[in-house]
Amino acid sequence: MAEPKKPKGTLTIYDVASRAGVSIASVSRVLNGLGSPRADTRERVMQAVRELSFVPDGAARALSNGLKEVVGVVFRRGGETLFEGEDETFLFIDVINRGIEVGAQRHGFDLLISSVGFNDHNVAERIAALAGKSDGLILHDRMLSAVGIARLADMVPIVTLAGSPTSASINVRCDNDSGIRALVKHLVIDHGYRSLGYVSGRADSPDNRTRSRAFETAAAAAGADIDTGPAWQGNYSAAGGANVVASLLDAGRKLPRAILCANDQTALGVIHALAQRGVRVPEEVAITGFDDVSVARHLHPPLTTVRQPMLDLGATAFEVLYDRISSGGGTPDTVLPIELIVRESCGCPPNPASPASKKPGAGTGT
Amino acid sequence: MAEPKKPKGTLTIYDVASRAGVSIASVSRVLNGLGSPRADTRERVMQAVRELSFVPDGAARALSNGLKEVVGVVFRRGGETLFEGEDETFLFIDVINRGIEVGAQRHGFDLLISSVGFNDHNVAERIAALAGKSDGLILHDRMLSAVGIARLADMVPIVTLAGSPTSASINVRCDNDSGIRALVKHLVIDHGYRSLGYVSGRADSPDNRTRSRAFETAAAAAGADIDTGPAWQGNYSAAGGANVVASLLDAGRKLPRAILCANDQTALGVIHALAQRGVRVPEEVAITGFDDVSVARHLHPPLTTVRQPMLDLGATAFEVLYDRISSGGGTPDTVLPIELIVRESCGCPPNPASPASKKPGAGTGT
DNA sequence: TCCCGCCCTGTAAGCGCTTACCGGTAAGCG
DNA sequence: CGCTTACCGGTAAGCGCTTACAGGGCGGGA
Repeated sequence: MAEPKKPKGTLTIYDVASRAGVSIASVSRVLNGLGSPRADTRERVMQAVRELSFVPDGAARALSNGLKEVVGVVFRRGGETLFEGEDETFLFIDVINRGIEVGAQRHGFDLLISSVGFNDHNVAERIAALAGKSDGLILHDRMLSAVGIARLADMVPIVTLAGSPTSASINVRCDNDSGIRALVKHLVIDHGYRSLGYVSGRADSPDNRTRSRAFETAAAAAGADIDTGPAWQGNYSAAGGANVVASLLDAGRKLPRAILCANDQTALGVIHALAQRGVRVPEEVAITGFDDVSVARHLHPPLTTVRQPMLDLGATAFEVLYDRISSGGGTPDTVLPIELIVRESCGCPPNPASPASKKPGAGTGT
Repeated sequence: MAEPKKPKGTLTIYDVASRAGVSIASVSRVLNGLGSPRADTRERVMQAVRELSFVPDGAARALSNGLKEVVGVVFRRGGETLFEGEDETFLFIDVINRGIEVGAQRHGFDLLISSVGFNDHNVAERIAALAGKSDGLILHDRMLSAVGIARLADMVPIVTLAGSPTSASINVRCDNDSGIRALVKHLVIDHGYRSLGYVSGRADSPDNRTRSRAFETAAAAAGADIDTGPAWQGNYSAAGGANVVASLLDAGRKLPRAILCANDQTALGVIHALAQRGVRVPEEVAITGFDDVSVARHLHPPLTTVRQPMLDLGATAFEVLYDRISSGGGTPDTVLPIELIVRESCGCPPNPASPASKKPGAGTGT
């Protein structure tokens, strides 16, 4: 049945209707499974849809029922040096995004993503444009100031990740606090280390601030000595971690018995720098990370760290946003539990369960 | 699925108009910079927009201009084992997406992304839904069969990556052919190796087929012996590459003097497996990769490979799609040049220019 | 056999925005 | 000083889809 194709412009519901010999209302009903069309009618419509390869226009649909089924996701790119070192950060964000996507798909939503460079100037504009195209926005860590968020929030529902809730926006984060506490407890109580240090992340990151504060509190509570100061300022990158160690050592400072790092990436740099200086981990200095990124278990020694449920984090962010979008509800502040992952960099013995689990993969140090 | 419908106090252009004391047409003109509104009028409108935090609704706009300013991007996730080894593939795709985004931003477009799992069943449906929400689609490698693409193509403009153009869809790819040729030439002519092998990628990947074929042709042309067969089948992963080497060696086969790998990830696995068996690279067997992924330069020895302009690939894909969307034009088949990156795994001496460029980062072997 | 209802389908009114078209006003010119 | 020319700004007609509402066909009860 060679039908004349309609190479002409946009295919609409009218074309389908006339081909099926029904009204557009019927086509719409069949497509959305509403009402109870006669079997015959449904069949004719489906047939026409198939023959024409018709797909209803999302914009018209969105306009008509006030729902775009799209959420915007905004995050920061690791500068322009895509190939240098920040890969893990990149991955970290991607896993979260993946989680968002999973949640979104459950409700037929799609993700409109937009990454922002460190020196993009028109960020607010770009985000506003995104807002216009979506039903809600999810902002990763450190995207916007509180006022920026507030302004955005009265255009569209907002969920921030690893930030803090405002009167108008919702926040979802991992329980940094108890993560750090678990780490400190393990180091001080289980291992008996009396002196600790904390290599921090970017100063402007809420996550980092929380971890840093938790560290001080927990260490004090456990009665351990802590070493702090500007020398301990890292920036979430391996290079940052390595720097801290290098300058500490160069300044002739004695290292504490255990060092907590703001994230795994930092720990990686710290371990590397320590190895270069001939300091043995964990015999002389124990190291821990945060995140449980994929390479963490392949480090030498395998990294003791805290696992953040990143997929969950994303999925939850979407779920919460969805609640807000559909019902105006949505818990303003959701905290996800973390899990302490004990491996060897803290001084614990190798886990016999996964002995030579090294595999030929990226990041497998020798 | 699309149940919720609680548009609270949707702010419209009418609100802005009445607040500014002008008509909606004027508001629209000011917002889009059309016509020549009196300075006074413009100011009043802008003021109202600011006061109300107004953002025009993307759907309505799209419906009205017939342009959504959104392109869909579809790619395959590396299975559910997000944390195991496939990281690089992931990154590879992300860099391309980043390139697409760069191109898109130049034209005010945003990216609607959708990843597909290996065992998702309703792929076609999902992609169709995406199509309805976008002006065009960019499909990564191995997403859809030719017929699938054809069907999609009469819903919306399609650009495939690393595939091949069809009558209805456009394709953008890198010049695999000359990449492989350059590699073979370097190995055979410059180094004088007489026997070559090729560890292939996934059998269903167009990119892989092209590379594989190019390998055979080039090797034959150069007069080198080649070792082939099912034993050489890899799958783009490090584990796949390691497997090939392991089974080759276990079968007592003699390895060729040089082995080309379908991608860097594979090369990584091959080098690792070789090291485990005590085979020295490049002294006994030379190895090359393809892609020039970030870790390639940090391998031991640094990997000789072919650089694909991934950012460019993405940006070009968008540009071509954009042409098609806006003018109906668009080159059906664009081929981007590649670049031979000579490092040490082929047997060349260390490059004095970047001697100890090793940095403390993921993938830095010892 | 007639009438009442029920089901299914069609008609039409928007959703928020762009833009062609037209009318009103002010500036230009004779 | 009156008429023309330009220019702004407003009115209204859609863009493609959903859906409230109305109408028509048919079966069942009286």
